[in-house]
Amino acid sequence: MPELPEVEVTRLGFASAIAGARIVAVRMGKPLRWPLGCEPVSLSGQQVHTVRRRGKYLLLDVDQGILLLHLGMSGSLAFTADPGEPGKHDHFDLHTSAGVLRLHDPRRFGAAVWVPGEDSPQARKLLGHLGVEPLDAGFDLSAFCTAMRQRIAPVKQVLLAGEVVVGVGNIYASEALFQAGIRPTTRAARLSRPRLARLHHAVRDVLTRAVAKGGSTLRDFSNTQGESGYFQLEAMVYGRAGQPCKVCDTPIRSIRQGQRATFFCPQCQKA
DNA sequence: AAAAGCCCCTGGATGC
DNA sequence: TGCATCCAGGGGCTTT
Repeated sequence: MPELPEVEVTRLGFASAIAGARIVAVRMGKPLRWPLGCEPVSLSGQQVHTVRRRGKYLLLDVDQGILLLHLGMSGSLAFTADPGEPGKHDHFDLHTSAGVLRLHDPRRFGAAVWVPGEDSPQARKLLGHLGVEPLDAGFDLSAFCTAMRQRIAPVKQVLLAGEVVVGVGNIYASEALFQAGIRPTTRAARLSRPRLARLHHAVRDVLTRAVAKGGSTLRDFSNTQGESGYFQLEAMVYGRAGQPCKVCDTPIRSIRQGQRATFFCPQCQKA
């Protein structure tokens, strides 16, 4: 479910509330994607300082190291004073003096991993290859063009890979390419600078608007208060196969790229 | 170095 | 309230 906007909405929902709280206990459910990487009890007593985001990872700075959280495909976090008994898909609880942060993740592609520091091998394995943050000032057009020109793969898959720019998942890749008027199958290296400039702007614009709408809730995404996002209502192409393009009425097409669905308008995105 | 496939896992929708 | 099949917002790993 969660792409950059959903992860950022999640972060905003509990970052200030948990800052300064002390970890009281950790409860683990069924195994997630990776082991925690430390004894759960060793986290107890540590203070949570800040909650940052890198791509689709959340980074909780604690006294000793960093707790990385990832929502995978089906994860969501809730932060509440009294969460009640954990359900069958609640696989990680961080009990703190300010409330309980609970990871709900039916498919268990998500993760909670402790790493000793940002430069540790454990952290580098997960974060080291990530591209630039699209909402940061460091998302520079020239650097974006240089990186895209190195890639012969279809532009949609280059966006998804997260090595040039992070945070763009399956929904927002299709949406950004529609906004930029670029066919998802076009090889990244073949895009002219003006078209890359349109894409650069579209990525930032789509993600920013999605954060403002609380993200997209296609199935089960909810923020830390359990509320849905609304950006899916504004989707121009994602999930709209066969329906008329909102701009030109041409039926939206669906194709598969790297075992993921891609949506585009054959009229508005000619090349 | 980069690209393409595979796989992790559960549940909902659809078809028979 | 039976299957079997396909699909789903991610991404690391292995193989080309």
